[in-house]
Amino acid sequence: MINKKRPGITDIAKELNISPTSVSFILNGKAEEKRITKELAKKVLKYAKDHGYVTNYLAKSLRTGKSNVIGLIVENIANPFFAQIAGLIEENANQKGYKIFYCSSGNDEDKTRELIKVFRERQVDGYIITPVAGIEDVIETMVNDNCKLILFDRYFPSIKTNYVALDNFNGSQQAVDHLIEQGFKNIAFITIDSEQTQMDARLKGYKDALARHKRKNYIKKVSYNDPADKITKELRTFLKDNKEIDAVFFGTNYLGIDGLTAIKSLGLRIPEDIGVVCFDDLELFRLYTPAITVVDQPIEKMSEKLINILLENLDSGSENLPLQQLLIKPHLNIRNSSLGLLK
Amino acid sequence: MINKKRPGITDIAKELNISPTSVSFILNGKAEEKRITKELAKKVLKYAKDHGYVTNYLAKSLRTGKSNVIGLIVENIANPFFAQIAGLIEENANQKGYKIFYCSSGNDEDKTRELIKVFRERQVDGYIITPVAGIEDVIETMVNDNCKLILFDRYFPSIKTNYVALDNFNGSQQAVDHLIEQGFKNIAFITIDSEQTQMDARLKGYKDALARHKRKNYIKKVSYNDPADKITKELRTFLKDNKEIDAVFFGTNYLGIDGLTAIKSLGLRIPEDIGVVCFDDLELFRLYTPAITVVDQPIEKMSEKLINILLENLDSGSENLPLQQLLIKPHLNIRNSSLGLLK
DNA sequence: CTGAAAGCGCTTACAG
DNA sequence: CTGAAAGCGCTTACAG
Repeated sequence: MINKKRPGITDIAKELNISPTSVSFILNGKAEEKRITKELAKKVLKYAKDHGYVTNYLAKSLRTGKSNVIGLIVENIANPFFAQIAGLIEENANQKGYKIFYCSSGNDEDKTRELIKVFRERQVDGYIITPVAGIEDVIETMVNDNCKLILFDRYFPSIKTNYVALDNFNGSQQAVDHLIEQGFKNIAFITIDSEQTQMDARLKGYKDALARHKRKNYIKKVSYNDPADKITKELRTFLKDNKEIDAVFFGTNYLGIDGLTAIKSLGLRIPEDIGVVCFDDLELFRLYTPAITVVDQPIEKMSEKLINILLENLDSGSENLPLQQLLIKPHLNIRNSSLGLLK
Repeated sequence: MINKKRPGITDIAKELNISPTSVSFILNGKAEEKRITKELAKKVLKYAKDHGYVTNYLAKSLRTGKSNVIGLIVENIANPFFAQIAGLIEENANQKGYKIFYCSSGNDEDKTRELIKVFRERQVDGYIITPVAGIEDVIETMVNDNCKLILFDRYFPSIKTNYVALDNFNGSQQAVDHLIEQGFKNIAFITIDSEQTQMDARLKGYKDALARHKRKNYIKKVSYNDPADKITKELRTFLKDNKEIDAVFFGTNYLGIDGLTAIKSLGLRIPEDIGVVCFDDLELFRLYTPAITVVDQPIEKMSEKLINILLENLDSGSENLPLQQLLIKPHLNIRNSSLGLLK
């Protein structure tokens, strides 16, 4: 087959000796509304199909000012937590006629700035963003420019935006209270070296719970960007240097993986030698021996809220809707890894 | 701050009393090449920055016919295998000035058709596609329309496209040979009900290896779209009904997860009661007790080949490069789950 | 019921 | 060294 160029609306119009107006109306399903004769409509539709017409959305969006695309930035799409959220959001958005373009920030400030710039350049209609520390100015600018925007997983208390996040403080409290109830005495918290609100709230929840029970803090921070084996090694050392620790609470699911590797390599038994609770669920935690207790995020609920709030704002046009700032309560999913000495 | 509209190139030109031509040249870094005075360039750059100018890529792409976007369709971005590939491809593409828009086909024909249509409508420059069965016609059309395209993970033998895939036949052979070497007698293969080349090659590799060793086939097919607990149940039943099976080879990583759940719930010990090998690695398999032997795909190499071949084709313009059809050799990563009776 | 024409925001060949 | 103008492929207010 010779490589002929696909026709555009004007090509079809010329070929069929009618106006582009009619072609456009017909192709957009407005034939009836515009009272175009059935035969004409049929002829155009057939021609378009036979010649492989595909809408040029670049041109369409440029003209209409609407791209029907939502930009979604998560921390890391390879993390099952974010992957699931993204999947649910996409499903929901597709039903409403929106496409989702997603990408990962890698918790990197420059990359996030770049991604937001790309989205703005491509004229996406709305944004769902897991923000990284340091980009307050960008978000602020977007708000001032009246971008349709909702933050997710974390937020900037100083900026007036919509957001949906977990009540992380409460999650940590539930985890620590449970460990103490089970008789664990010296509970460590493993987190990353980061100022993000969600990690900060988890840390505060831990500290506050320990303070209530008058227990000593054991806090270990590792660097987000370090490779897994380096983090594992650091956690090994941390546990060896603090033999009195009898339970560990991991601040994120990937820290949990590195931590389990460390615990395994030290030959410690869970929960006999050391109790374990982790933030965010994973297949791995469910199937691990023993199964790992987790602070679970209600993923369906969160993604539903996220997309619905954004869509409402998209529908509202230039009118400004009241802000929606939601903190969702987590659920402690108790498994064997945290059943303690009292048992 | 009042919500003033962001300026376009013509706005800047008008405001500064110069021509859009000059503004365009300056903003695109061609000031020097076009010998525009330094002062003018500086003035324009400053104005653009102060007023938050952002390129409208819709307009730019429409005019230049180039979007600098690559569309990537994988089976499921939540599967760590695809997530890792996507991440590596993205990194590589970004360095060359391309953005990646990715999405999941969910192994669904209609969804894949829709996604390809969206990509074509948005005028992406190139495509990396994990095809699902049944879309031969779409791929064929794309080839005829001279789309820059590379298939991944699976391919259509009848269509002349570039592709990078694993030598799945060889992977199955390695797995089965290893199990037999370890003394396992009755080896089952768990796969999905699908005509895709990769699953077909895995099945053929399994059958061929068993035939060589004159062993009986135990093949169980489950449905890709069934929920995990249904698949788990089916596998449970399959194993209960075929007590002579002493080793299982899972055709994909998610089947491995469901299978381990089934095995655990039956109280079978690995590898004493049943040996296990799985296609594709996971954190879970590394950390599971016992660690699970896997047929590993060389992810870095595959993603590098994929993006490089596509970029070469993108650079070649309308010239047609020779096809590249690569089958990459997998690596058997032996862990404890398959150390057999001879031990 | 149908069409001519302007315009979305860019780029670029051409002219001076 | 700088600018006027056409055109990428669409949509839509307006006219008939």
